[in-house]
Amino acid sequence: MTDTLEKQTSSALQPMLRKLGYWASLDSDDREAVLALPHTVKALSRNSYIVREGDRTSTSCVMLSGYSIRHKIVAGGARQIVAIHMKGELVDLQNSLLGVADHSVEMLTDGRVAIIPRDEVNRLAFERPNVGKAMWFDTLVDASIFREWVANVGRRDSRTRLAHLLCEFALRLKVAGLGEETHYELPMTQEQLADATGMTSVHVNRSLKGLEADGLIGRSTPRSIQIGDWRRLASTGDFNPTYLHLNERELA
Amino acid sequence: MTDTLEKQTSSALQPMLRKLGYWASLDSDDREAVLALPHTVKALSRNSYIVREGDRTSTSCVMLSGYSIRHKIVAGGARQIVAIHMKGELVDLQNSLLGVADHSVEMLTDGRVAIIPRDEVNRLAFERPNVGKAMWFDTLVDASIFREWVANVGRRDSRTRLAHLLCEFALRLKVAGLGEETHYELPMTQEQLADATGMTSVHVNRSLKGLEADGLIGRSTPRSIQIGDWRRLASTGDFNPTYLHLNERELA
DNA sequence: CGGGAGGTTGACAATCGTCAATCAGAGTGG
DNA sequence: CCACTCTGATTGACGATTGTCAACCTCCCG
Repeated sequence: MTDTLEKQTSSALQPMLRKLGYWASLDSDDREAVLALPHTVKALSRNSYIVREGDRTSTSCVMLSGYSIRHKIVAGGARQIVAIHMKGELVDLQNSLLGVADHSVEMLTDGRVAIIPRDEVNRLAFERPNVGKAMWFDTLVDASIFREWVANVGRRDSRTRLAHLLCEFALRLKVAGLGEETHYELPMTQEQLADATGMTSVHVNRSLKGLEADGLIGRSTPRSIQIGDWRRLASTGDFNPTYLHLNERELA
Repeated sequence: MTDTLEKQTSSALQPMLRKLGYWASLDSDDREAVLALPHTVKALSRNSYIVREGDRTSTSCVMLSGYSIRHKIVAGGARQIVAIHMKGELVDLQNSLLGVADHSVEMLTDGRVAIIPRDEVNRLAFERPNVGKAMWFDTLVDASIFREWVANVGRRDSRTRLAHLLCEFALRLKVAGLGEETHYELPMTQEQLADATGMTSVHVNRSLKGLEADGLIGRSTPRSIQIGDWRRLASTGDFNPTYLHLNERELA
C-alpha cells in the first residue's frame, strides 16, 4: 500500500490496476499479474460499437481513455442507456462471462480500450484471489449502480433524476482522477442524457435550464457543468453516494 | 452431471446447490462443500426485514421458501423495488460483500432463509473455483436483470412494463420449479407491483384489467394469473428472455 | 458559405398520478 | 353465525408531469 511506485508503467493496463487496487489491496505479485494480462489496445471512434446485443463475445475490455455506454433497445426503437463507463473501468466482464450479450456497448467519445481474452480474466481471478475479489467486488458495485438507476428512473421526477445523474457523474469523475467536483464537461448530448434518464431530449433541456435558473448548476457552454453548491445539488438530486461504495476519504 | 443422486439431502442448502448447479457444472466435492457451508435456518414472517439500508452486514442468505424483495426508498418516501427473489436464490452476496447495505431486503411472504457467514462464502468461492464461478455468474445474472429493469422502468409504457414483469415472473417460477408457465399465483399486492414497475397501484390495477380485457391474461382471483397465449403476452411485454441467461432447454 | 448536429423554445396532447369513494374477502370476537 | 375491522382491489373524476411535433437557433467544420 505504501510503496506506490509502480514498476511496470509501460503496460497499458495501468488504469485497470488503479481501479482494482481501489477495491482491494493488491500485493506486488498481484499487480504484476494484472499488468501482465495479454491484451491488445484498440483506438475506437465515437459511436463505434464494442459489443452488440446478441453477440457472442469471448473478450472483456478495459477503458483506457474516453467514455462508453451500455444500452438496450426496446420495442418501438426507444433506447435506454443503462451505464456509462470511464477510464479504468472494466467494461465487459458482464457480457463476456455470460456468453451472449444482453445489451450493446458503444463508444460515447473517441477513446482507447484494451481487449483481454475472457479466459485470461477467469484464470487470473482464481489464480490470484486478491485480484479475483477485486473483480468480483467491481461487478457488485456495478450491480449496485444499476439498482440505483432503477430507483432513479422508476421513482424520481425528471428534475431530481437529472440532478442525480449530474452528481453521480461528478463524483465518479473525481474518483477516477478525471476532474473536479466543481466543474466538468459532459461527454454526452442531451439526447443521450435523455436515454440515460428515461426522459426525452426536450425535457432534459428544460430540466437542465430549470436547474440552471435555480442556481443549482452553471453552464458556460451547454455541456460544461459548474457546481457551485454541491450540497444543494446533491439534495435536489436525492443523491446519497453510498451506492458507489467509495472509500471514506472520497466522500469528503 | 449424470449421477444426480444427492447424498446430503439433509442439508437445508439444497435449493442453493440447485441454483449454483444451474450456472456451472459442479463435481461431487464441490457439491459437498456447498452443502457443508455453516448456516443457520431462520423462519421469517411477511414484511420482516432481512437487511436494512445502511446496515453493516457480514452474512449472506439463501431463500429456502417464500419470496423476498430488495428495495430502495427515495426522497419523499416513495419506494422502488429493484428485485424479487425466490427459492434457491442468493439474496445477499450483494450487500454483505460490499459492507454497508445500499438497499433493504424484506420478506414478501412468510418463508425460511439460511444465513451464511460472508467469510465462509468468500472462502468457498476461492477454494473451489467451480463454485466461485457459479457464484460470480449468479451475481452477473442478477446484474443483467437489473439492467433489464432499468430499461423496463425507463423506456416502456405501463402496460408493456407490467406485461414484462408478469412474463419474467412466470419464467423464473418455472425455472425454479415453482410453477407452470400457464398459471401462477402472484405473491405480491398491486401496490408492490407498482413499486416494482415505477407505477402507482391505481394504474397497476387499470393496466392489469386492460391486459385482462384484451385476453392477454386471465385472473380467477386478483392474484392468480393465467397465461393463455404466452407468445402474445411476451410480445406485448416486449419480453425477450435473453437477459435471464437461462439454458437452452428452458426457453422452449 | 452551406450543411449538419445539437441545443432551445412554444403549443398542444396524453399518459399517468392524485384523491377519494366503494367494494370484496379474510380473520376475529361475541 | 354475524357484526366488525382491516387489508387490498376497484373505479371515477380530475390534474399535472412529461411526451410530441415542429420550428428556429447556434456553433462548428469543410
